[in-house]
Amino acid sequence: MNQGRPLEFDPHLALQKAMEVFWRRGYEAASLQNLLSAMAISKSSFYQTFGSKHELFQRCLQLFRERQVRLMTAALEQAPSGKEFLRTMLRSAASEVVADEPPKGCLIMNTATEFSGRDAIVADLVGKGASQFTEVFRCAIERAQSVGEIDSGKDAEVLARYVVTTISGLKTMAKAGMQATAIEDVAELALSALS
Amino acid sequence: MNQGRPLEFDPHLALQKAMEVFWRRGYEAASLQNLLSAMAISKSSFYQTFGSKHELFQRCLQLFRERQVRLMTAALEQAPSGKEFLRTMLRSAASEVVADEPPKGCLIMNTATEFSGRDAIVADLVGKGASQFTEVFRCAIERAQSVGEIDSGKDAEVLARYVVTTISGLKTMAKAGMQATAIEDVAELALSALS
DNA sequence: TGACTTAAGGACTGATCGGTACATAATTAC
DNA sequence: GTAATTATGTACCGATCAGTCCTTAAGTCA
Repeated sequence: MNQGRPLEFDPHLALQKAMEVFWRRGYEAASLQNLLSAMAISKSSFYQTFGSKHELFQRCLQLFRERQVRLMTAALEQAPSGKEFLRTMLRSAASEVVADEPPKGCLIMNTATEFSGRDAIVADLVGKGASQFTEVFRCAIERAQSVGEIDSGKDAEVLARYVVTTISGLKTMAKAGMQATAIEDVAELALSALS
Repeated sequence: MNQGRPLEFDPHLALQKAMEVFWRRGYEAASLQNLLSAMAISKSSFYQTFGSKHELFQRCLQLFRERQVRLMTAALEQAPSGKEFLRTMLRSAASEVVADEPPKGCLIMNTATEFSGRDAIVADLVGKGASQFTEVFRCAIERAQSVGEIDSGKDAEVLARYVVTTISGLKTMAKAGMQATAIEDVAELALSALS
């Protein structure tokens, strides 16, 4: 068996770089030139390895979702309590405002906003992402319920959807120019609906 | 004084049509062709009247904001109570899901998501929109506070920002595929943080 | 060495992007 | 009528879009 000329780049690293471009610019505004520059590969390598801009985008959405779920799951495990984890997550939009400029938000929710119903494949990936995020928050809520931080009488699934909704809203508000302190106030108020 | 050849179209109607295109597709994905078709005018008329795609977009953002503030203010005036108005607004994302497909969301917040920091002029218009929406909700909350529907001890400004945030989040979730019933559950839960 | 396989370089594609130039049409003022 | 003014139609612009094709380079295997 022949192996041919070896790849001169790391496909996974290139994928990460592409994800960042989509994350920052969205799908439409991310030109192939933008992507190639960030990925530091040639056009031929790009099409050979990733097929098309749309296929690359799908892979970026999946990568983002996996990465995010992994990070959140790890954070939940290490958190002092379920509620503290939720507080940290709700405050994340505020951190984003003070950290890098401008805030990038969540790639999944950005994508939901950019092309809601215009692309069935993307809509499916977005829906999958949203439900997996909800799942992590449901775990956190159940953990908080088990120690009495949150009323066990409340439906954990509804609470989880509420958390996803609020975080998504806060990230949008961060992009709309809301100050970090205001975001923290709203996050704290949102938390009060959980207990 | 000479008046020259009269316009063969209604500039305000054309602007409304353009706004709908931007609302549905976003800025980048709205091509000049899309806009011209919807506005039912020629390219020459377009550039003569509106200057450029970007200027048109700015006018659409302003039109949307004015329209939205007008509609919300009227709805608040006619609402049985401040809190009932807030409930209706929070449920609007659910109505959007069952009504037209796919949901369009809020043009201002869609724009915040699409190009947060990449355009200073647009960022300014987005911020102006967000604060005017907040203002309307603050009025509703103060009205609710004055009749005891909402604890007067709470900061109306923070509550108003919370409402804007939650509605924005719900509209995003609607685009991400959340069911109408789930949206209503979350909206009701969100309301509980106000009392 | 040379056959084979795969990757990268670079020229090229048709389509579309937003925008312009200019001729023509429709109106008012005189 | 004619001049002046403004709107529309149409051809055109360079730039860029995503994507293809074909050559060349860099490896393995015999």
